[in-house]
Amino acid sequence: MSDSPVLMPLPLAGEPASERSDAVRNRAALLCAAQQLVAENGVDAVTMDDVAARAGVGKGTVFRRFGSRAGLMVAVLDQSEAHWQAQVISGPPPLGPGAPPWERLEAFGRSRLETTITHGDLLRAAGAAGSRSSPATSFVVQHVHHLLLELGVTGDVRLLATALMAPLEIELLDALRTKGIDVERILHGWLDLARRIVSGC
Amino acid sequence: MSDSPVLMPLPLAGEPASERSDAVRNRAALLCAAQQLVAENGVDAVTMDDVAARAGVGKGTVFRRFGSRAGLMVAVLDQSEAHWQAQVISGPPPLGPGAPPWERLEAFGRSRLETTITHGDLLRAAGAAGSRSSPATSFVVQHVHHLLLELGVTGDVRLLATALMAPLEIELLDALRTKGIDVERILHGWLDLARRIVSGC
DNA sequence: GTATCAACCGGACTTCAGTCCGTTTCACTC
DNA sequence: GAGTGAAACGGACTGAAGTCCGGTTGATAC
Repeated sequence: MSDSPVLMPLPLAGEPASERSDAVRNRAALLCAAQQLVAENGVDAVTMDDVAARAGVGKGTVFRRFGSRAGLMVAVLDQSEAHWQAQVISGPPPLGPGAPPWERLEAFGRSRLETTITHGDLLRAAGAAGSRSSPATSFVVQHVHHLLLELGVTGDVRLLATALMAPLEIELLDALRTKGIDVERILHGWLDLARRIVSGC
Repeated sequence: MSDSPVLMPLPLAGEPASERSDAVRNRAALLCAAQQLVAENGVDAVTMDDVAARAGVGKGTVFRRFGSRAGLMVAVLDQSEAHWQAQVISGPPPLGPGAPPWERLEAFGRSRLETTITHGDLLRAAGAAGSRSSPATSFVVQHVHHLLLELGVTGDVRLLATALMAPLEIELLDALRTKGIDVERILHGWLDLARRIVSGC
């Protein structure tokens, strides 16, 4: 059983804890149940009723907490990616800090590509919610934005960062791999794209 | 009522017409019904039962022909985009042939962006099937690939073409616009990206 | 301790996408 | 123009997402 601490949505010291204690308990139980069921049976086999039953709560509660199946999957995903994000923020170089920015960018692209493929099922189940409002995506764009600035890229750098990460979205990777293009080639293509963005002109 | 001719899947002269006549009739009727219902009530309000009823066929038939709701939406979309594709292939420059390749690429990006936003609901309903196996996407990548070659881009040009179009997918546009980034800025960002790819270095 | 009420809970209910299989129709042959 | 079989048809059925609302509980005030 996964007993890793559930990521709290920043209970800032003085604030009037926006969630009631039973709600917090249920959120954690649901997330844990969902993680287990995904691990046991695969994403596609997990139903909302299953999750509710395993967590010992009613189905309505699942939807109040996570809004939809996609929303629940986003939450599960965010937990799964916490470790990866930690590696980027404070792990060893070249993925973590310490290496020159270009090397970090290379490592980041490679690592992101692998992570995306690993979590493919979860990302597909998260759907638009996954690429849209997930903290995970904000983090990715934020980090690339930062590296591009360090590399001296000028212009609308935030948009360039977004555009650079777009080809690594799961839908596109699925499409390319279905056409027989392997991961190595995709990575080379991405590095080429990154080089062209950084070179500027 | 839309009475534009349904796009036939190439009934090549000598081949043993792979679809029975009733199947062909029903495909056309279903596509027409779907188009009407989408126009009348919006994509989200259209159910498969509605479409079947309007076309005067059973529900099973809808699924045999189009596989899923997403598949049906892809088919509707392909018809809606036929006119646009014709403009690109044989319309007036700079979108159509005749203008220098860079100008064509600029016009293509602008036009694609507008088309994607216009067909947003349909594209979202088409989901992964929309970005993956749709003839529409093949066409887009194919065309950009061609223009990049004319512009002297070297390397894995097909992958670069795919990467260049990735930031114009509806999910990403939705995310950016939700954050308050307007279409004009997105277009500028895209043009900058295109310039960097073409400049090479 | 008790009153109050907003937030939360549960699980029956509704709505649809997608499946299944007995029946019908088309196309082709003799 | 009757026979034949593969393909297509239809609509009842299934399973899961998402909604609703009467009942419950936790936090706060006094």
